[in-house]
Amino acid sequence: MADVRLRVVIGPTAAGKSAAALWLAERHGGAILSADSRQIYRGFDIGTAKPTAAELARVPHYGVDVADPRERYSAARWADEARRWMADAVQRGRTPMVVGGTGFYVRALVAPLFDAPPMDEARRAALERLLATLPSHELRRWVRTLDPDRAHLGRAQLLRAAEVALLTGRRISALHRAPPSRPPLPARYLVIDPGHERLRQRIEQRVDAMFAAGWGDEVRRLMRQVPPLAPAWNACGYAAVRDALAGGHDARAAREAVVVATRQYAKRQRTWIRHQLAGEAVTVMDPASPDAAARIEAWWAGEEATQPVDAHDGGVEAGR
RNA sequence: GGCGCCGUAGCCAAGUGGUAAGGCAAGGGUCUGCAAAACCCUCAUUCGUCGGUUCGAUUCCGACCGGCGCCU
Repeated sequence: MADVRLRVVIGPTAAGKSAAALWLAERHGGAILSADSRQIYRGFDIGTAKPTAAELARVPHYGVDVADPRERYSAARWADEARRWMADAVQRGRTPMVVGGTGFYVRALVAPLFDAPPMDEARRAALERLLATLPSHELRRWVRTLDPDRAHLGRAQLLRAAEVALLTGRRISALHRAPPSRPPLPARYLVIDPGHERLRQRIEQRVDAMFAAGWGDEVRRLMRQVPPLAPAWNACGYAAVRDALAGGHDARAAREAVVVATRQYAKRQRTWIRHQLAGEAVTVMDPASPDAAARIEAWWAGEEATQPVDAHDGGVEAGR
């Protein structure tokens, strides 16, 4: 009997996920659901490494260009839409496959977030404005009493914890204990990761290719159309390119800043995958290995043995 | 050739006669509605080299090496 678990291709940025996914989707009638928190934004194309028009023509994609750059998106919203996209793909006779680098989005789909009690939007907006004025250490102090289990997290999570506690009277940490209304979705993962050293090289190459492809012009255009505080500008590298263009920094420094930001992002992704996917059905894959194609095939078919995720870059480099 | 300044971690950089700030980078970690985000932790037994003074020198003295500047 066929393995019906949802296929997820995941990995750090610039590792070669899309190439693997396209190859699989083409051979097996798949559809790609992009789990990427930046490719959702229209107009931010080159720097987010969106699939090209040719690639979009080869394989049906979902999740690309679905939001306005000034919209605040969320993992929960993505997961909701992803369920619809999956159904749509199936209806068209396609096998949906999730591919992307935003682990949190994937998780929100596979292991749904807690059910947030309804909140009054007007009060919520007012509270948001108030909380925004608090310095982070102050906010943390609040959360230490509002929801102590969340007080060690970053500002974004502190805001959320405070908001839920204040508006619903319930702690997120308590809400977690109730089973979410949406059922979990069994999944298995193909982790594409060429290893620390190769990944660095690939990142540099990709950044250079982005500039060569006219990224600067794209950013110049976006600067005219998208307000500077819009969420889409958070895509790593975009702010650096924008500042360089606006402030006349030299191109070399901008290129360097983008490479560094991308590298740091890739590192966070690898950490996330290493720890948050521990215990899941994971197949780790170096795209440069000679048997890559065969192993990717085997993974699709469900024949590949899984391995513990923390073994995932063993052998690729030494001294870790 | 002479004179002056400088030489502190991968990079930038503070510093004191009493046992090396900080920033960047890097590495590790957190993660339940902003996640390419937001956070947390770790990172010089040692201050160009060799001697000297001193209870004690990265800090003072000398020589040497290296860099920069000026003069001839």
